[in-house]
Order: sequence, then structure tokens, then C-alpha cells
Amino acid sequence: MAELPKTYDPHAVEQRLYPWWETQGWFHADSHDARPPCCITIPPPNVTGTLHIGHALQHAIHDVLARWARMRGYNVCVVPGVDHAGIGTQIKVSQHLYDTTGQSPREIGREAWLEAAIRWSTENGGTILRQLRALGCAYDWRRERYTLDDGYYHAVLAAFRHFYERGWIYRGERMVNWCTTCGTVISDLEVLQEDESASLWSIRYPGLDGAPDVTVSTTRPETMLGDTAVAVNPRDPRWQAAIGRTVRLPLMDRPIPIVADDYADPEFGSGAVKVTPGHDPNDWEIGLRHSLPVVKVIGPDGRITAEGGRFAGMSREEARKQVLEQLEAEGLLVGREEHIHAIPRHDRCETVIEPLPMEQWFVSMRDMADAVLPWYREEKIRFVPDRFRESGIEWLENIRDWCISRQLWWGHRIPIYYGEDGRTVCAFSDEEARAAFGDTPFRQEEDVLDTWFSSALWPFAVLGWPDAARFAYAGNGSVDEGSLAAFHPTTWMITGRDILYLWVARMAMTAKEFVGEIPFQTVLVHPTIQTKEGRRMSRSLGTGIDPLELIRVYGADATRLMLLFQCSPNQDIRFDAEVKDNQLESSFTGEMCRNFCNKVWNASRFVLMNLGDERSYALPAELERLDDRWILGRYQRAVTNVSDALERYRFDEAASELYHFVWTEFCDWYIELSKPRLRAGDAVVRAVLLTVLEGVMRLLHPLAPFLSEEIWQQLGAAGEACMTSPWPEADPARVDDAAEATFSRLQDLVRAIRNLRVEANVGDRVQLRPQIACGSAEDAAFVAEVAELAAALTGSAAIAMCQAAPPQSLAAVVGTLDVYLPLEGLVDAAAERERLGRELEKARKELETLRRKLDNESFVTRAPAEVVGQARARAVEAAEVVARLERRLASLGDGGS
RNA sequence: GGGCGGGUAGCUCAGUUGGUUAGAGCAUCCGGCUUACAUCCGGAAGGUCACAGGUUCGAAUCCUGUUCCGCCCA
Repeated sequence: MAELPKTYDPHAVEQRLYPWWETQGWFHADSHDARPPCCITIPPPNVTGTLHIGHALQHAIHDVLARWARMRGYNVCVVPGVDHAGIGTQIKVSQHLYDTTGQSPREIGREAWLEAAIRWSTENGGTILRQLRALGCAYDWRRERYTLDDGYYHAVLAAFRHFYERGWIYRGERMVNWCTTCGTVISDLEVLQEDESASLWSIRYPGLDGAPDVTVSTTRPETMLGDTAVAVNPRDPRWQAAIGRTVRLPLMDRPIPIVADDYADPEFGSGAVKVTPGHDPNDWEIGLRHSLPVVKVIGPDGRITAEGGRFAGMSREEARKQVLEQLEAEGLLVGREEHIHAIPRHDRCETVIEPLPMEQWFVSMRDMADAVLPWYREEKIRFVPDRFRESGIEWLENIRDWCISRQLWWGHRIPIYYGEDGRTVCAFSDEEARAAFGDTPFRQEEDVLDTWFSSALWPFAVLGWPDAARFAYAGNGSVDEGSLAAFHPTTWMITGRDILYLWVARMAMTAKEFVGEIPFQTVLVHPTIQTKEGRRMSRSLGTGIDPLELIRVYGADATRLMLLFQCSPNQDIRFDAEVKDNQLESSFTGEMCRNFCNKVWNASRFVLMNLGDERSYALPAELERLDDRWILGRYQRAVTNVSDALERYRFDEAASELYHFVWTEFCDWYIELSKPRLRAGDAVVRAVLLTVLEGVMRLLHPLAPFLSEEIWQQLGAAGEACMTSPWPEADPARVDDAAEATFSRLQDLVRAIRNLRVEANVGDRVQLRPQIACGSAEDAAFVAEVAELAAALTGSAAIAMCQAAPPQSLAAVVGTLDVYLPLEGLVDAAAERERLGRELEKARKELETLRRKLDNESFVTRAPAEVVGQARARAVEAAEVVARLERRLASLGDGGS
């Protein structure tokens, strides 16, 4: 057998095993497989950039669940893919082109620009896939999808046509969020509302024809150029007489009416608000209610329009300055105060959003939302944690129509054609449009669809909807026609909470409409990763980390473990890594997990070295030795605990259970106890070591696939691979409560002796001979059973029983046992008295607490008998410990013996 | 303004339906290169469970209020 290196080298193992798994065909799922299906369609990462550590967590979870399901006998299908991410990519690509060529997209032209975008997305897409592979993700790469590939494009067009024919898609003028930098509409969900401090200006609008002057307050004084009314609350007594009269709009010298509308808040300022239907969503609504004219004074370029009179052509910022100056000059600017309020900004470029009424394409959502509400309400879709189901219901109940047109080049071009004859036709191609229009000229809509329109179809589209023939496998071009039927509904949707509405709810709605089924049984919402300081992880802020960097430093398994260890039910993870300019400096958890991998490696190395060529799993049905019964029992518990943790999606618990079992139980206690037995040629201990180690590798596999596979391959177990072997099942017959109780006493005894050894301050090499005084036959039997084990674990020559305290010794009380460590000539009586005094104080304190509890009548009568009984037993024990410590101290009282 | 999550050791976090002495890793201190592992081994120290009330025999855990942090919606 080849000698294993002393330190685990993850990189060599990773580079060897991943291609091996893949060529064995284990990543691929066929729809004809007889095993029950288990499918995940991954949230396709954006080709805008590459993966960061948050994605790494998401995919660590994906792969844990997928590998775990495979080991439990499922036909596991994980469909990978990437998303074209319309606006994000468009911004990045345009920025990149501007940096390199100095040209704007318009100067470059649509064709050339698209070529550059394709290069960009191909490059990032490639990096993303490399990152996922490096992490060990066992995905079905033959099924890889891209939201702009041909099959997917067709699905998007088909969905559009379906909605169009159903009458749910319409074009109309609505208030939308316009980004003046990006030159496109964005959705409500892409608008960040953040509190910022700004000025609240008060402006006086002079009354006309005897109407009172009205003072209005605004944070955007430049929009007053487009005011078409002033609103007051109909129940506001101050303004009753003014309703229906007019004021003069300063600077524009236009009369505008005073209207009564509930939107005006009597508590706020003067109680009157200016109404700008062209530039404020609320005012737009007021305008509709009162049939007010809409005056757009700010254009799509962010500059004042011709409607803005003498301010025309100015930027929004310049106009604000000028408007304020001129109002001031006219004596109409009556106040200014600091004011903190939410300012809407585009989440991609941080430009202040300009609300504008515009002609856009919309999807009517009410019917679709109503159709899926029962899935949410009746828990047909399970959310983990459940609270996200509740907030989903709220969003669906208040749903608004979805603006799906974007003024971009990067995306699915809207399949709408306008004829010169005034007709509007939905067609998938120019040919199809020509068939509809004949000889009359026509042109296709320039806009593309919102990216989320295409991602909304993801789970069923990647499986072949609506036309499986268009979804050929990568590489060989063949098609698995039955995929949709076999793998939909999918099992899990694993995602972050930021896209639960944007994406998850929309997938539910489209799935209902197109395939009539729930698209996923469980939506698992994982935590968001923040920096150590609690800031957002972002590579553009320099606070992000490339997972490849973590993998390089710690290895793929340790990277997965460190993420999973921190994956608690909390909604945020403060990632403990120190990061500087996207470079990893250090991470305690990373080191901990790398050390753990190394520990597993060395424990395996130890076992393998001692097994030689033997691979015998034969265990006697009845194990005689305490340590064997103990470790096999603990192993069963580990199996149960890890399985249970995974079932509850508690990845942190699964990881720490394994960590604890391997390190603290298997290594620190069982392996240590195995050493003398191995030297003596005990065959049972070899079989136990091998059995437990093999089981642990399988338990570990979903979390740390490389390490576990590497070791498992050397253990001679039945089967081809750890990856394809069955998930361990606990054998209740091997759980041994009695052995655990006895072993736990042994551990207490060992710790006490070790502690005495440290107190004695003798070197580790000195072989000591502790003695134990037992008060009962039962204690004597216990000591007889464990003496040899305890001696082995404490570096003692032997452990003997005694009747009385040996002279010149340190003492400890362990439950009902008195433990002595004879140390001829080495006992410092004063130090020993002090130490025992501390022990006594502790014991007395506990006894007192218990006595107080038991003296309390209501505790004894009202607490469950079991709890009271426990307290009584503990009190008896504590009293005895106190008594014996007192005796011992008394015997040292004369200066020590 | 409404909703949600959180405040536990120096740091990052666990803590099941209320019930022994509130746990882990890292950091700290002491002692060790013991032939699997110094990415290690043994030992120790460290907490008014944000604050204030309440329910209870008993509260980190349940209820109310306060406060601070984060997220979502308006």
C-alpha cells in the first residue's frame, strides 16, 4: 500500500476525481431511469460577472442536497445554466467598450455591440461553469442551458405569444421607473429606496381671484414646472373654502386648480401638496382621479423639455438650482428644512429614478396571481423558512401589472410587428410577419423583454417546454424527450430571499399557466452572505471573494464546509474572512475546516496504516469491549443526527455533528484506545475502525465529496464509488445506552486524572500510578472494567483500587469516586489545599442551589416528578462530593501528609 | 409609516416542546514535537443571555414595553 502523505493535498485529489466522476456518467440523469426522480434547476447565475462567495454557498447547498439524494436512491438531475441578465450585462459591456474604445453603444452600432456582448457573456459563462466545477458540483452538464440559446429563445417567444393571445399583454401609457443613465425602464423591484438627507423646500403659490395663497412643500422643486394642480384634504377645515378655486403657478404663470384629494395629508406642512402627474407616481394617480392634464417637463434624457419654458435644456440638477434662485428672487421661496426621505435609485447604476408616464408593454397579473395564491395559502409550495410564504402571499395579493419592455439591445426582442396599415401582430420571425402583413411595410418592435420574463420560465423551459426537440444535449445533440414529464415538478428551488418576488413568485405563476403544475415542491431560502463588518458582499466594492481563491487556499471541501458551517437559520451570515481588494487575507472558519479535512485525512491514514492489506468488515454480533460498543453506538447516533439535520436543512448542524463525531469521539477517544490493541494484534478493533471510518466517509460525502471519495476508494467497501454508494442507515441494535453511560464516567475519570497530572506539574513522560477508592461494589466493578482504558488514556503505568488515601497524593472527587495521585515528595500541600478549596466552593454552591430548589414547596409539588427526582438525586450526590472534599481538606489541615 | 429577522464568551455563531453547571470554533493563558495529524495533543480561564416589566415552582427560551442593528414593503 502506498504511503499516504502527512498532510491532505486537496488540489491533486480534486483534479483527479471530478473528471473521473463525470466520465463515469454519474452527473447525468436520464428520464427513463427507474429510480424516483429528484430534480433541481439551479438559479442561473448572471453572465454579467462571475460567481462570488454567496453563489458558492448556494451551490454548496445544491450539491449537498443532490449528492445526498443520489445516495438515498434518487435519480438526481441538476440542471445548470446561466442567465443573460439584460440590463446588468448591457451596462457592463457598454462600460467596457467605452473604456477600451471610447465609443458609446450608439456609435458602435447594434450589430457590433451585440457581438461584443456575446464575447463577454461567453467568457463569464465559462468562468462561472469552471467555478461550479471547482466547487465539486455534480451537475448534469449535458443539460446546460442559457437563457439566450435557441431552444430557450423559442420558449420565451412561445410564452409571450400565449400571453398575447390570452389578452394579458397590452401596450399603454403608465407611470414607469425611468433610468436616465441607462435609457430604459426598470421594474419596481430594481429600484432601491434608501433614506437620504435632503432639503424640503416650501414654495408659495399666489391665490387667484381672491383665493388664498397656498404654501406647498417639495423635495424636487424643479418638478413644479409641471404642476397641474394643488391638492388639499377634503376633511381639512383650513382649506374648505379654497377647494375648486385656482392659484397661479409661479415661473410658468399658469393658473392651476385646488382639488380635494385624500392623498393630501393634513398633518404634513400646510396640508396642501403640489400635484405633478408627469413626474410622481402618487400625483399620477391624483391626476387620473381629477382628470388633470399631464405635463412632462423632464425628458428621458433627464433634461428639461420644451414644456419647461425658459428652463428647457437644463439638466435636472441645474434646473433645480435655477428654479430655486428665481423663486427666491420673486419672494415665493418661503422655507427650507433638512429632511430625510427615501430617494429612488437604480440598483445597477445608482442614478436617481425619474418617474415618467410612458408607452410600454405590460402583462396583466391579477388572474395569474390569483391562480397561484392557493398554492401559497395551502402550503402546496413549502417555504423554508415558512415566513417567506407569508410575505409571498402579501406580494401576490397586492400585485401590480408587470412592465416587460426594456429599451435595451441585450435580450429577447419583443415578437411584435407594427404594420404601416396600423395593425400590430405577434410573430416569431420576419417571415411570419410578412405572412401576416403581405406587401404592406412593417417593422419589429425595437425593445427587448425584461430579463425576468425569460427566467420566469426556467424550471420547465430547461426541461423542454414547449418543444423538447429544441433542447438538445450539449455535445451529442440528442434529446431526452421525457425530461419535462419525468423531472417536473422539481424537488427544490434553492435561492436567496432577494429574488423571491422578482423570480420565484413569477415562476410559480408561469408554471401554473403553462404546465399546470407547481414548479418546485420546496423553496429553500438560504442566508445572505455579508462581509465581516456586516456590509454587502460585492466585488465592485472590493469586499467580495472569488470562490476559486478560497478553493486555492483551503481546498474545495474545506470551502464547502466553511460555508455550510456558517449556514444557520439566521437570515444573514457574516462571513468571517478578512478581505482586502477582493483578496482573501485569512478566515478562522476556513482554517478550522481545512484542519478538519486534515484531521479526517490523518485518522484515515492511521487506520489504513494499521490495516495493511486487510479489509475485513466482519464484526461479532455481540461486542465484548466497552470502547467498541461505545463507538459503534455513537456512530449510529451520528448517522441519525446527520440525516436528521439534513432533513431539516440544517447544514450547520450536519457539519458540526460530523466534526464533533470524527474529532472528539472517534479520534480523541476511540483511536487513542485502539493503539495498544492494534499493537497486540486485536482483529476486532481493526474491523471496528474500518467500519466506522467507511460509514463516516459516506456521511461526509455530500458535504466534502472529494476527501470522502478519495479515502473511501481505499477502504475496500462494496460498490464503485462513495458518490454512488447508499446513504448510511442507523442500526438501532447497535445503540448502547449502558455503554455510553459507562464510557461517559470513564471520560470524567480520565479528565480528572489528567487534571491532577497537570496540577502535579510532572512531565508527560512520567508514568504515574493513580489509585481509586470506591465506596460501593458497583463502583468497584466500574473501576475494574475501565482501569486499563483509563490507564492507557492518562499515560499511567496502572490504576489500582485503594481503601484509604495514599500518603503524599493529590486528590479529586469524581462523582462517587475518590481519585488519588500519589506523588512522593512532589506534593505542594498549600497549593493542593487551595485547589481543593476551589473545588469545594463550587460543589457547595451547587448543593446550595439544589437545596434551595428542593426546600421550595411549590417546586416539589408542581414540577414533574421526574424533574424533582433528578434534583433529589443530584443533591444527594453533591452532598457526598462536598463531604468527601471536606474530609480530604481536613486530612491536609495539619500541613498535609 | 407597516411587516420581518436579529442582539448569547474578546470575535463568528449554536442553543430542539420552558427543566441539571448556557455550548462550539477561533483568539487568550499554562504544559507538551507521545511512532495518524504541530493544519497536532493535554489542561485552564472567559458569559448580569441588549434593557425593563410580566407569566411560571422554574425563563436565553413564552408575553408586553423600550432600545440598537439589518432586511422587505409603502
